[in-house]
Amino acid sequence: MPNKDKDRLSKAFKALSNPNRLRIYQQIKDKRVSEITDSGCGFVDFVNSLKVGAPTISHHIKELANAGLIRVERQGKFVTCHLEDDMLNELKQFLD
Amino acid sequence: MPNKDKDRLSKAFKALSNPNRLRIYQQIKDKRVSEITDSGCGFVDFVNSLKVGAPTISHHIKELANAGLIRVERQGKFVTCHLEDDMLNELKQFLD
DNA sequence: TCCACGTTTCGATACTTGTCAAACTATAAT
DNA sequence: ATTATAGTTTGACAAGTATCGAAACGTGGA
Repeated sequence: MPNKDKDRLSKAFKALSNPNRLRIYQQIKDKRVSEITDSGCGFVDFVNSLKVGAPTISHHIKELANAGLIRVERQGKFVTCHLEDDMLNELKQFLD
Repeated sequence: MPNKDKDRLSKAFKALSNPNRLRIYQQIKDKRVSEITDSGCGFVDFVNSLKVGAPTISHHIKELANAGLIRVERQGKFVTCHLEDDMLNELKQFLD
C-alpha cells in the first residue's frame, strides 16, 4: 500500500477514535440506510443526541469532513451531513 | 449500539490511527491471508519494515494487543503476532 | 432590521504521543 | 556457567493534541 493511502487511512481512523465523533458518523450512516433518499443528518440531530455544545459539534463535524469521511452541505440556514462513500469503501477494503 | 461497544471500537480505531501501528496490523493481516497455516508475524519482521527501534515496536504491539486487535504469542525466545478475528469482525460490522 | 443557525477564534487545561537510551528479563547455545 | 539473543520495561522528553466552552462573528430568511 502506498504511503499516501496509509496516511489517509490513519487519519480516518483517528477521526473515528473519539466517541462523540464515532457517534456522529454512525448516526449519519444509520440514517442513510434507513431512508430511500439520502437526506443526510442535520446539525440539530447531533445537538440532541450528544451532550456537548454547538461549537464542539461544529468542530467534530469539521474533523470528520477533513478526514474525508463525510461531506457537509448547506441549504439556506441549515447544514446537513452526508456519508462519503469513497472513504467508507477504502476502510472496508482495508479490513478485507 | 451500547456504549461499551462504542468504546471498544473507538479504542481500536485509535490504535489504528498511528501509521506505524497501521502498518504492523496490515502486515499481520496480509501475511495470514497469504498462508495456509496462520504462523503469524514475527517481531523481526517489524524491525525490518519499520524505521523505529525495538522498544518502540514493542510498545506499538502492546497497544494493538490492548485494543483487542491482535494476540501475542511466545515460542521460546520468539514472539509472534496474530490477528484477533473477533475484533476484525466488529470493525467490519460497524462499517456495514 | 432582527432572529435563528451555525462557525470561528481564542484560550485554558490537561492529557497524550512517539520515540529512544539504558537497564532488565528470559531463553537458548556453547 | 557464561555468553548471546530476543524482546520488555522504565524513565524521560519534546512536541503535539485533545476536548471543550465563551464570546464574537457571519449569513440567510422573515
